[in-house]
Amino acid sequence: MGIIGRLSFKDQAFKLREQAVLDATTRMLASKGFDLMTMDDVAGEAGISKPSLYKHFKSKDELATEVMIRLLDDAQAYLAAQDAALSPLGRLRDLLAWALRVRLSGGLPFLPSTSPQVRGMLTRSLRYVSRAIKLHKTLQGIVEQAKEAGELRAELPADVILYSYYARTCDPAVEYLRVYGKYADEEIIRHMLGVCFEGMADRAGG
Amino acid sequence: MGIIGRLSFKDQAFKLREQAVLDATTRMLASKGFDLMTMDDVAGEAGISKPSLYKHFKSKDELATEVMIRLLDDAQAYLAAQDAALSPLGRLRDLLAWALRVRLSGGLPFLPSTSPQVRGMLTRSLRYVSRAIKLHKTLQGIVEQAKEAGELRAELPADVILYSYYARTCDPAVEYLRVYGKYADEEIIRHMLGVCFEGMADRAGG
DNA sequence: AAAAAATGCTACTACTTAGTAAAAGGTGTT
DNA sequence: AACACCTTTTACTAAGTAGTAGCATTTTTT
Repeated sequence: MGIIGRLSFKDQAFKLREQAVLDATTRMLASKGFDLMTMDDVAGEAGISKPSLYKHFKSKDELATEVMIRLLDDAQAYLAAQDAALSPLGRLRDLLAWALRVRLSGGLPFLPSTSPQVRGMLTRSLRYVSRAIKLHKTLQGIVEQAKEAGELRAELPADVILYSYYARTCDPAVEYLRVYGKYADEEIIRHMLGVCFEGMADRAGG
Repeated sequence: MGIIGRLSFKDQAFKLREQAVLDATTRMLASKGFDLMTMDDVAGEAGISKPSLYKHFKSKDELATEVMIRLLDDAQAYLAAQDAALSPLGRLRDLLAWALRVRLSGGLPFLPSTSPQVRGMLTRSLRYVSRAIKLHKTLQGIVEQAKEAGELRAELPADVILYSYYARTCDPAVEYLRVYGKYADEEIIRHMLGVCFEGMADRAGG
């Protein structure tokens, strides 16, 4: 049992370091973005050396992809653990609030649609794409339920709703409101949800 | 008049080439983004050589900044030429439709909030920032008018409306709807305006 | 037609950064 | 106490790109 015990201990330490690397990468991606983030940055932030970093992830692309995959897994887990009493629209609101809270606490936005190279990198990863599709189908189902329940505007096609919904998770208005608007995080979330679902126009006017 | 005529003619040709360079840069920025765009790309797309390119703009940053400045000037000009019969909300809708139309026809989004380095580059340019502030104040005035006219939801602060409005001009949902949704450009614009101002939620439900 | 001016081209420098090799140093195991 | 393994450090290679110098060429002007 000596060999097995030793290996398992080593593996545990290895996994722990890997999580630290993913956390460090998340912070660096959130602050500098993919292009300005160097592997030396990540290694330094994680407290290990660059060659050690390459023991875990064999390229910068793979590292960033793994970070995004973990994010998708977190989202899927959050959806699975949602309060069963929520209405379909309630679930959508709740998930968006969670995504914005993640971003406001230093995490990443879901859609890294920002840079063409990042998007290309992700779409080349089968593991990422399959998870994205799975999440997309889950949300598609919820949107359909919400429309049937009369909670979402019937005249809007489901894909218009879904893509606009995704876009809200990476909406730059969040950063502007925090930097220039001086709102507290929860106020920002409340306003973002309000604008997203209720719109800007007054119900009487317009 | 020989010398003056010659110089003025040269200047005209110079200006024409400069506009061609700006157009080429706009296309390259829209397709590849700032980081993946090389100066060789721009020179080739504009049909001139790289050293000639540097006769016009002394760095990549300056070139990209000038492109963004021209975009802001276009927006300001569009606002100034708007139909005087439009209501405040009508002006906001009309301007957003114009911005989305520009993007869909191969132009740039207004907010290059995507990459931290691009944002830093722009905020370091006094000429860019002063134009952005001027446009911001103009739109602030229109938003105030719309709120007073009861066209915008009174409970939303003006800055929440404004920053969300800006974010719609660079909303990635546009690209997704074009690529995956297979909508015609004007349908995309109509849906984006609908979601932005009326929201997703049904007025009766929710 | 000849001269002058600008442009284009080729080749170069300087710099950054992804990714790697090899030796030095710990840390726990036996 | 000696050993085996992993990590770190240092230094390097390779590749890409912003920006420039100098020569060849074309066009424009006279």
